[in-house]
Amino acid sequence: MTHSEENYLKAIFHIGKGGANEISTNAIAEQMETKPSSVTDMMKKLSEKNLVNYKKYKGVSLTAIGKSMALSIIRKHRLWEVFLVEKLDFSWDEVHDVAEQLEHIESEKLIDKLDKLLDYPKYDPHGDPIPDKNGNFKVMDKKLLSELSVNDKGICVGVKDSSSQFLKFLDKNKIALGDIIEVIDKEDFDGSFQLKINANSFNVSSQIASNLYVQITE
Amino acid sequence: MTHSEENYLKAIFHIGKGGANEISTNAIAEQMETKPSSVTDMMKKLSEKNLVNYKKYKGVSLTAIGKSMALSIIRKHRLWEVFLVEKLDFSWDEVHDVAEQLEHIESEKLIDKLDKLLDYPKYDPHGDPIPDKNGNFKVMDKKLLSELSVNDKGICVGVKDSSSQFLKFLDKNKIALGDIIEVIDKEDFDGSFQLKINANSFNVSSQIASNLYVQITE
DNA sequence: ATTTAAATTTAGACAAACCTAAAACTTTAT
DNA sequence: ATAAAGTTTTAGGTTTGTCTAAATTTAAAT
Ligand SMILES: [Mn+2]
Ligand SMILES: [Mn+2]
Ligand SMILES: [Mn+2]
Ligand SMILES: [Mn+2]
Repeated sequence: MTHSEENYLKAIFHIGKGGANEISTNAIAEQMETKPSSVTDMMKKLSEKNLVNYKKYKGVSLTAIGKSMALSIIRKHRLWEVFLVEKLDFSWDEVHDVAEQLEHIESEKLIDKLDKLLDYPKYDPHGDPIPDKNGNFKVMDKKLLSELSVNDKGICVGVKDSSSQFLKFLDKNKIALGDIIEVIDKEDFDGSFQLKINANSFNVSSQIASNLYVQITE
Repeated sequence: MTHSEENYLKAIFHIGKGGANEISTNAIAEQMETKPSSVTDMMKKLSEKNLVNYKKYKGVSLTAIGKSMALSIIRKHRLWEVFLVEKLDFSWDEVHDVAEQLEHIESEKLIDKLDKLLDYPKYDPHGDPIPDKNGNFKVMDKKLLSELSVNDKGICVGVKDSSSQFLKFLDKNKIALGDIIEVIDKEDFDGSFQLKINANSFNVSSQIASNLYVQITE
């Protein structure tokens, strides 16, 4: 498996949200920042290797093997992100690009040992679940903050947008995973939220609210 | 810089033992397990980038920039080897292949943080020196065990051959870096050595003796 | 000093991963 | 139902890094 092949599998998995949906050529091209014609070439190759189901003009989906490979790469990506944050003191907005490289290192032993060193983490620094060796992970029952109603209370457990910009914004405003968030009020006019985060009052725009995941506690 | 370009620079550095020697095309081809014609192609490219001095039929040498890049890759390789042994409990015969991959990860910050995590090690698990950020390292004053005379005494500080076979042989015979070695006798007939290693008597062939580095203590 | 052998370079080809432009297919709108 | 628009594929190229086979240069041997 080449790096490129791995990246395509990962892209298909992410676009399809792990399901068996049919993914369009254009969607993959966009995600990969490449051209549709390049995607077609690659789909033929991955199909030849039985990693995707591909029928001309009909889109692609991952085969069981393709899916398990995608999950293995995602596992590596997220474990490395944890490593960078926990062991090397990277901040959560700096880890993604390095993990994009590290995820392609081939060594079963390496990743097992890393998993152990990190004490078998279940989530990465952005709240995304880390598949185990067999590709299994439990999806957390979480909602976007924007879906909550007034008086709902929950724990901040993840980010939808994990761009450096957004993460730095959260840092600046001292919002972090694990924080307790209560919806005090919703502003109909602009969709902004009045919150209490760890006992401090806060107002966030609807854009922010629709990129934060919370687990409702009551 | 591509992985391949990095590997060529490293190969030239290793063949030339860090000096400014003129390296032959064939030597590089052998080291890289590739064909001389491929080497020629690459030398043209590296020359174009001012990383090597290349004149047709006259061999190549690293430029100052090429050398500092080679050293940076070697630094990464060896730091990763230390990490694998110290933090992930790899044994010294398992680290090289993984380090060959990890050495190409591009992130200045990553390698600085790794260096810190490992507490700025000076030597890798095989006794090879780790260049600092500026490419500086002190060469240990060491000799091959085979060069010692009867009654010479020293500390085992490195291996010349760091193949898995040799390292496993040393493990099996409980010979490790840091051991104190004394030459009790040399056998003229087959060049074998009668040793005392950590108070235990030992006989090793000349092949073994010419692949172990020791630092003479008296 | 030639001839022979070895080392090195050139010429031409190939696979991987990408591209642009044009053709073919599907979907949407009239 | 047909035309227009959008999507996807094909055709033909490019770059990187490799290869084989042939030509060239250098080194060794007679
Ligand atoms: Mn990431
Ligand atoms: Mn992540
Ligand atoms: Mn090594
Ligand atoms: Mn080493």
